Amino acid sequence: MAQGQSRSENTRGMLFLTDEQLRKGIEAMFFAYRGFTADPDRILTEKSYGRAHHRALHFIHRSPGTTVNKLLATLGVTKQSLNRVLRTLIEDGLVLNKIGTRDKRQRHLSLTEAGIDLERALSNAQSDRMRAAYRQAGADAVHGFCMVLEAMMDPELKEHYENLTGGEHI
Amino acid sequence: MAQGQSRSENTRGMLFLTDEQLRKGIEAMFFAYRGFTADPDRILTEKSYGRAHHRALHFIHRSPGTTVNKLLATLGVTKQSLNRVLRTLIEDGLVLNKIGTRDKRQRHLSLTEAGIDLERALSNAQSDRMRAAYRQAGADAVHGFCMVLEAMMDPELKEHYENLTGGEHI
DNA sequence: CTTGGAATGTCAACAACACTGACATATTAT
DNA sequence: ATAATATGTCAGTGTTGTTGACATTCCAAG
Repeated sequence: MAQGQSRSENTRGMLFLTDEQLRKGIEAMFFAYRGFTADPDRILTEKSYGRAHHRALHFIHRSPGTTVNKLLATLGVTKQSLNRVLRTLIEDGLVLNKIGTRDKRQRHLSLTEAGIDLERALSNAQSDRMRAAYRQAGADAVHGFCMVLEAMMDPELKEHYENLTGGEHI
Repeated sequence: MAQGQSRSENTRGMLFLTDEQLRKGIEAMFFAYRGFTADPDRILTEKSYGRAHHRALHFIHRSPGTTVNKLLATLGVTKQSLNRVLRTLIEDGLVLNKIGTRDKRQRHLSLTEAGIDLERALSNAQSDRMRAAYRQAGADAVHGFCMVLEAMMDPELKEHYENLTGGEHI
């Protein structure tokens, strides 16, 4: 509202962005993230779990056999915080905790059948909305969407993101 | 795992999405949102505020003179939750709380000079990253980014989002 | 073999931020 | 007068994050 700066093009084709455009992007992230988590949240509430449980299930499913330390680094929380969540998931029979063979200090995490089922239910709920958004926006938009998101990550987090596809584990 | 294509269309131009692509999008949202909030979070921690304070400042700045009820609807939290945040912001002299003239039940919220300063500091930190991401990804990507985010919002939230641009207040 | 350090688990305390429920107070609308 | 609205507040609870401290187990280096 303050100043009257002009719009986003330039003679050399460089990208100019007004405060308003940036602000709009910030708000889009805020509102979209609410939608992004809304569907899984509903399922989680039914089962008395929270988003932290979802995240743990997601990344364990993504990298079965991963260790606690790796999961910690991916999630970016303290071991105490993760441990609380992990303990309930193990007690409830959704996650397996196997002592490593090579290094017996490490615990290798994986999902049980029940864990896979819940993860899939959460994943499907979230994917359905994502798929609908992708279809509505179109293929080119999807590509741009991912480009911007990747560029927005902290470099260290981006590595985690990239390492997941070629998800090495033990 | 590692397939080369990032998107695909069939003969009718319909968008096909693999589980892997959707999963990647979900993870991109997760990691990007962490980056999205990282910079303002640092400033907030210094001042002993949290993300909730940032959101309140942001939307009050966006719609000065807005009422508590409107802010409640935008933020999607309970009045008790908002009130706790708002009280500290008012006590700290960042937010003004003016009784309405037309309807004396309503409280119209606006930022003080100090509030504007902090909001700008937070906004700048967040915008800097957003701008860098936009520039890195390119103009087309930015458009796609916003399209997908908008399509991901709950319809009711999307209205809030859209109403902000034509910033109606009072 | 002893020792240092890494990986893990656990306890306690605390804070931010969300929730529900109940209740009070003005003010407006009917 | 009464009902509904807008707001504020108190009390309690839950999830998820944080520090700090400490124990255990185990690998590796001396």
